[in-house]
Amino acid sequence: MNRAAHAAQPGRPPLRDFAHSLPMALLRGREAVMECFRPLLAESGITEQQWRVMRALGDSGEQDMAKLARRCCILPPSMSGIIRRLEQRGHARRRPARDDQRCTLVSLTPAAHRLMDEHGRVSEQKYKEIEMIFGRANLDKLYRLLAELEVSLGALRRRRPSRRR
Amino acid sequence: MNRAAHAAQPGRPPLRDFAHSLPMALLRGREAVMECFRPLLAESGITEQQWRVMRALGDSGEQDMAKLARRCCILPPSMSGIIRRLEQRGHARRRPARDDQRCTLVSLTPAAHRLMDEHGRVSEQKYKEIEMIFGRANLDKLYRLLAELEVSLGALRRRRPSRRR
DNA sequence: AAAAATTCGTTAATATATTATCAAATTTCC
DNA sequence: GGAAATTTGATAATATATTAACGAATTTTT
Repeated sequence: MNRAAHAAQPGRPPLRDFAHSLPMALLRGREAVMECFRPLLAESGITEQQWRVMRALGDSGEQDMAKLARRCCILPPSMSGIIRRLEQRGHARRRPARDDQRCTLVSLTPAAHRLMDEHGRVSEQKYKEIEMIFGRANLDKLYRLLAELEVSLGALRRRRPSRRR
Repeated sequence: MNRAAHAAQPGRPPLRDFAHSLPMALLRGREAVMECFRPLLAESGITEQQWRVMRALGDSGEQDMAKLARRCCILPPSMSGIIRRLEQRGHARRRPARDDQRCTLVSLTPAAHRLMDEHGRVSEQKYKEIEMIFGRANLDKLYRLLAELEVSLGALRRRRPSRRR
C-alpha cells in the first residue's frame, strides 16, 4: 500500500505522492542540512533562530525589527521574543529610531561579534565538508533554482488581489 | 555596508553572505512555496503540520508514531500533541499494536479522508499554477538536487561517531 | 488642524519545536 | 530466568510560530 491508501475517484487525478510534495521536499532537504549544523549550534549555545538573526545583523548592520523579520523569514511576534532573549544574554541592543519613533533599531554587541567569529569559523568548516561531498556545481545549481523559484512564486502571488511586502 | 559589517581578520576567510547560507536559501524557497499554500490551508481550517501528518497517513495508511514522526520531519513530542488535536477533531484514531504494546498505531478517520479529498483538489490546482510558471523541468531538477543533497549529507553524517535513526 | 487610515512593535492565545526526563514495554546479555 | 540496556510514547520547560488584537506614532485625507 505505497500509493493512495484509499481509492481515487475515477474522474479526478489523485493527490501526488507525499514524497513529491514540494514543501515536504524542501523541508527534508533543509532538515538534512540542519542536522549537520545543529550540533555546532548547540555547542555554541545558540538557537537556530538566534543565529539567523545574528547573521542578518552581522551582514547588514543595524536595522529595524520589520526589515529584520522579513529578511530572516521570522514573523514580528516571534522576532519580538528572539530579540528580547538576545538582549538578555547581552548579544543585542535596541534603540528607537529618531526620525520615526515607531521603529526599533536593533544591533549586535561586541560580545555577539566575538561569538559570531568563533561560531562562524566552525560553521565555515562544516560548509567545506558539505561542498566537498555534494559538489560545488550541485550547490550552485541548487542556489540558482531556489532563487528562480522565489522569483516565479513571487510573480504568481502578485497577480491576485493581495498586499505585497 | 552590504557585506561584512565588521572587519574580517586578514588570515581567515570571512563568513559567507547571509544570502548564500544554505539553510537560509532552503528556508526562503520553502517560505515562498508555503505562502502559496497557507491561504488554502487556512480556508480548510487545518495547520501546516496537521496536513503534513494527514498526507503521510493517507499515503501509506496506518503507521506508528515513530515512523510517522520520521517521515514528517516532526519530533515525537510535537507529534504527540498534533495527533492528540487531530483526534479531538475527529480526524485521527490511535490504538496500541498488539505485537508490541509500546507502539501506538495511528490512522485516519473517514471524515479525514473526506477533508483530504476536498483540500487535495484545491492543492493540486495550485500545484498546476506553480508548475506552469516555474516549469516542469525546473521542478524536476529541484527534486533531484534535493534528493541528492539528502543522500550526500546522510553519508557525511554517517561517518562520524553518531547514533543514526 | 483634526479625523481617518496606516504602520510598527508588542501582547495574548494557541500550536508547534526542542531538549531533558520518565514510565512502561521490550530486547539483550549473562 | 533475570538484571541491564534499549525502545516507545509521553510530559515538562522553554523557545518559536501563527493569528488576532491593541496602543502608539505617523501619514493621508478632509
